[in-house]
Amino acid sequence: MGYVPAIAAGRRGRAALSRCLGSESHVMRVSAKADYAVRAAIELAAAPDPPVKRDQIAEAQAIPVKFLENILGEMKHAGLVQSQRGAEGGYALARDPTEITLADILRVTDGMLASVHDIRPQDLRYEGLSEPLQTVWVALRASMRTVLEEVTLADLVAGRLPREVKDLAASPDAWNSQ
Amino acid sequence: MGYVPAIAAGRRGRAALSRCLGSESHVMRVSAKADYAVRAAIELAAAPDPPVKRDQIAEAQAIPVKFLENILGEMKHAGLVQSQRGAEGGYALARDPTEITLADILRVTDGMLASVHDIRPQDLRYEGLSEPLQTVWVALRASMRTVLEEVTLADLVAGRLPREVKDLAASPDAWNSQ
DNA sequence: TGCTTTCTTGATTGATTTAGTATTGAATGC
DNA sequence: GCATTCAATACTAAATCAATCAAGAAAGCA
Repeated sequence: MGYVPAIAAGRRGRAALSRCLGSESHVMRVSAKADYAVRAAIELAAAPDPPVKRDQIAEAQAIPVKFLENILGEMKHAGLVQSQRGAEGGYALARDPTEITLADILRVTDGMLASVHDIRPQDLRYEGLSEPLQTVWVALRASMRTVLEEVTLADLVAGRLPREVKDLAASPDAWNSQ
Repeated sequence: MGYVPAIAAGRRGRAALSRCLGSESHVMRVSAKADYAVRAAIELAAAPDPPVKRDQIAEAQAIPVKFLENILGEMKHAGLVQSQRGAEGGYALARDPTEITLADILRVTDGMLASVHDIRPQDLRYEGLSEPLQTVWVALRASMRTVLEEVTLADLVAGRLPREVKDLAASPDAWNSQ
């Protein structure tokens, strides 16, 4: 039901694989800001002798300095990072690296982890046929959390990812095209 | 290393849980366009007697008509949908609903499923400390695919989601806050 | 007290994207 | 020929992204 093998004897059913370029949204989009935030946090987690100066972080990770300044400010407000002004100043983590997950950082820079039409999955109100969609979006977010809530800064610095994450990255087509 | 319990004896380490409102990007963001596309496709999959007219779909799913027109055009170009002009015209799926997954639809409306700074996870080039991050983003995309590549239009119309998806949605905090 | 270094804050920018709307045109069936 | 329906393109207003700029405040040192 709902599917007609060839509507009106589709005699020119070409592939039309076009899909030129054009950027568009991407369902999962880690913004430059979020990526920078994570990398800056890794730098702080690995620092042998904090606090680390803004310019040091920016250089080590190739992040635009003034942009990094904004990002560190937000992370400080969120309580992930501490700062110290003055000649001996800089930034340091406010919590142990084993206690900071990627999800913690991404929630600071990107707000909520997941949204549909800017609404959180659990707040959606679908009616009729599309009702089961809500459960799908909730499950999708849950699947992301199995990665983002598990990986800590300590894991990243040690280069030792949780088994579950390694398994996912090792799954058949994980490194292929789309 | 990298973490100082209280920088300079942090005597005002308040929570500062601010984080007012402001929208921002959201790591996973299903756009209005993508959501509309999926719901329109569900409508087509469920239609007892295709083709279905654009206005019918728009009304059934409360989608702005002219916007839906664009979306259906893209889906047609991508080969997901067929159309028929004229008084008896409308749209129909071009493939069996069991052969169209959510990932298929989202790739049409949103381009690639996942990106970091607009680069596909497997094309990232991290150096030094942030090197392990690439594996994490690849794993994150893989985890999303475990949902999006499994759910078909037929599943949605039948209201019967794959076991794996139901399990994810039933996991402890799946329906909570963030 | 100055002076330098560093973080702090808020405003501003330009390019791009989102979510639509409008217009004109082409096919189909009666 | 005419109503109905899809088709293609171009436009727009608002928001967002990735940055940059400027003025200031705190800490340490001479």
